Amino acid sequence: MSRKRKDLSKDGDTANRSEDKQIGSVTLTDVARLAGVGTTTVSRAINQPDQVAPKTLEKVNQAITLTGYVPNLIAGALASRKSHLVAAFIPSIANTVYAETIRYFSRTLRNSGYQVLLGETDYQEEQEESLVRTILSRRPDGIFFIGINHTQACRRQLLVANIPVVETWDMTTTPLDLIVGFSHEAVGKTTADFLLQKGIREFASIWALDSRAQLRRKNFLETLNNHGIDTSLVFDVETPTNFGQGREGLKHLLAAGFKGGAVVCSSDTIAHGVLAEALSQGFRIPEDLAVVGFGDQSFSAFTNPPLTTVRFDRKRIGQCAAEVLLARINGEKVPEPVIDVGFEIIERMTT
Amino acid sequence: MSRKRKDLSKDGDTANRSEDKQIGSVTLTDVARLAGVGTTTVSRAINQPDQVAPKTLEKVNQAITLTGYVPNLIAGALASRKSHLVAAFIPSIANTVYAETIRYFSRTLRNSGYQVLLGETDYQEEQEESLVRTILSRRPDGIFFIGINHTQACRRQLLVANIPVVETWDMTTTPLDLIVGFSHEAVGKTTADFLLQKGIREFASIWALDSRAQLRRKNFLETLNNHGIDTSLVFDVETPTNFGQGREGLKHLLAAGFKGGAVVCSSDTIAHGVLAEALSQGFRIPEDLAVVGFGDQSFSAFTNPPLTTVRFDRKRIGQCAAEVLLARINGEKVPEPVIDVGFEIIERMTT
DNA sequence: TTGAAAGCGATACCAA
DNA sequence: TTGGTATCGCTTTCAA
Repeated sequence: MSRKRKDLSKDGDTANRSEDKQIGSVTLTDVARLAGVGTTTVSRAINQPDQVAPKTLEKVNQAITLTGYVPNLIAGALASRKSHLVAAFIPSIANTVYAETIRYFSRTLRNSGYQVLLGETDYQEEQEESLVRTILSRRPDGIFFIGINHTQACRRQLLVANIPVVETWDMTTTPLDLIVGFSHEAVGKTTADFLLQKGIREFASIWALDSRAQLRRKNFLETLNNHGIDTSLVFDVETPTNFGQGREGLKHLLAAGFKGGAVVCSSDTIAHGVLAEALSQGFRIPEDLAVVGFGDQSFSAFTNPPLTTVRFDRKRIGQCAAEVLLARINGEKVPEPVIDVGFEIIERMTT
Repeated sequence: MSRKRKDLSKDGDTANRSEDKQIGSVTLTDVARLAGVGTTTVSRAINQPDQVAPKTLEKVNQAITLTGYVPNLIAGALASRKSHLVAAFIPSIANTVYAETIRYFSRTLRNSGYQVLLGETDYQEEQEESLVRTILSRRPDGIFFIGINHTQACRRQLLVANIPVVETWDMTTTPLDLIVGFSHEAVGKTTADFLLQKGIREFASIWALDSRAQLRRKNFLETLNNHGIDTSLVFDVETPTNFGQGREGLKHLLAAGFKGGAVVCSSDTIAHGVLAEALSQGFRIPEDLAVVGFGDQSFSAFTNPPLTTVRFDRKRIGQCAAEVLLARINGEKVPEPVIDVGFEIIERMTT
């Protein structure tokens, strides 16, 4: 009796129809009354139209358009215990390498009636933990991560919550639940092997301070070491990486005694900077200097001189992640809880 | 009597304490019972702790940690008619120019207990309209847009919904509600004036096919026309823009007869590509060729040769947008519903 | 195929 | 300062 809105509508039912179209003012009950059916039927007409008689369906749909009814998913979520919300945690929205994964992840989920709540972790596990805590209050039906590193508390929370989780962009033998990605250790080693096989013996490299890049770095340098190659020419940069870091990086490496050979970068963005600086210093590419990036970013599609880079399927990661997550959410059997999408080393030179 | 969960808890209250910690299994009522207080008090202890006696507060907090209670914001939202959710629509998450705005927008809102639901419009008004329709079911407390162009149906929906709206990155005399941005017409004109004043008389330009870029283009070319300058050397590119488009663009323009002067680009990304191509073709910059970008992106912070670009405060747009939106949501008076953050033309040359 | 009624888990009002 | 109770708007169960 106390809520104003209801007081109004109980005063008399006349005023309700014409002007009072403010969002939320029209409820399922209003539609049901207007259509002359029960609320259950309206709910069905919206969610399982095939279970409603055609004539009834039409009456309901008329009432819906007439009233401008917009369903309240909050109430629906509370009643059904399904929020139709999935939380996605990414290191940074400023870093375009993640964009395509997120886009395809969102798109696939949207097609199944889910929406994505994005959380930015700034590459910090503590921030991730705090975000997870906050987001659990929204009762997401599933959770998506870029990366596999989480705080102990975060892991515990997730386990306790018993929500489907998919980790991506990496590989591990101990996933929280589902995982879709590839091995960064393998990338590091394979990159080194690839260049060694080309006969290159002089190396320098530029690495961002994020955990996956560091994993590649470690395995890259180790592989070189195993071949007795000097690995002292290394330059560290902040994340997210930018064009300028590449130019600056090469300058530093040259000043430190690097004469040519190969420069391996932890991102294509850096590699483009290196490329630009190398050009303006008169290097012949790739004869004097081979430049290696990572990510096969769209903006590298037009690269002359050639850029060697590591390609993996960002779209597929997003889409696969969504698909397995949906399966788990729907209680279906997940055929492959661990999906390694792999990677390849390619040379870009599209002119 | 029918719901399984309740059946269990009514069988006997013993089992509830130890293992049954799955998310959502512990409710406010459980906490209240354990603490020996009413549900109202627990709710207060969480939301307005200062209105609860210290001793009571302690009891409640103990009960919360003991049970591992995680509040259910869905239920809270339904009861309080506040979702604490804000919808944000951006053209593309792959385009880093928007990232900083979104980041600061989200951050500011998060500090006030709001979360952001991101929607990607792909630069298409129809998609935006459909997203808006979907998202209104979640009853967001506010809506954020990049841009001011919406379909008629979308505008109507928004007006009817009567939700606070903030549009950004642009300026108009007829905003939906709040607006924080700057005039792209002014950018176009000012850029032309700036270059003319430097004595440049030969121009070429590269433009992305997005509405704001087109607005700048129109005013840029008009201004040149007014000075009797040839404006035929124009190259169009898809959005989101990339490095390669700049290189390709300059090649085309040179092939079309461009000899030097100034190349104006609708983004810094394109401008970097132009810069790279110009360098490799032996242009002296800026003597032979001035390159003008837009956005003052972080990755242009290290640019030698210099890049002229248009700077505006992306962070401030995000933060201001959040602040005015919050004010409106809280029913406070909004001092300035229209905020023009302005812009400036700068030369980047940080080495 | 349809509908009545009992929740879902919080908040808000009012009274104590 | 505290608590009882009536909602919030929908889905689910069960019976008709």
